[in-house]
Amino acid sequence: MEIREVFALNLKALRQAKGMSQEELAHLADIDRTYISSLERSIYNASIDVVDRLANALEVEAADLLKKPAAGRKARLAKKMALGQ
Amino acid sequence: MEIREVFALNLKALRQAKGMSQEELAHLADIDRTYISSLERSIYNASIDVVDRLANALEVEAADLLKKPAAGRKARLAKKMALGQ
DNA sequence: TTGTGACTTAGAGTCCGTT
DNA sequence: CAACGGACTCTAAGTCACA
Repeated sequence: MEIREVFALNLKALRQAKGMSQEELAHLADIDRTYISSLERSIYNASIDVVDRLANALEVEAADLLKKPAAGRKARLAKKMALGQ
Repeated sequence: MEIREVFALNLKALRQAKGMSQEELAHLADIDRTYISSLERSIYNASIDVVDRLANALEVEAADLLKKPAAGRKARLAKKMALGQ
């Protein structure tokens, strides 16, 4: 799975979780409306600056937008083990 | 603190932690040595594709390279609480 | 081993639309 | 409200010579 797809999915999921339209998010992050649409369809490799601005608008960490969606029991265990390091 | 600085610091720190030279990392990630040098000096806003390639070469998650360096006891507690969600 | 300037080009990012 | 197109600008991406 390409990193841009991970980012696209996280972006769309988080935006919808906040009940925001692409246009509202675009305005908050000061990014073009059509560009956000493109990002959610994995058209472009966003720069980390854009990732950061979107993260701020969505009130999350920039790193959260690049995290691979790993849910379930196994993933939680892996997370716990990562902490133990 | 700009996101590109966070990235630059994480990149340099992780690379040195692995005992790698810029040239070695460049070869592993298939990126030019001088470009890695530029990234470590916060010259560019890297794309998430580059971040991902460097993360793979350093054997970490792409998200880890964008994490703000928050070490110490307080940070670990915060991490634990984040897990509790 | 790394920093830096000069350079080219591919693609990120913007702005106008229509469907 | 979102997908999608064309045309544009600017910067990241990538290479090289040299300190």
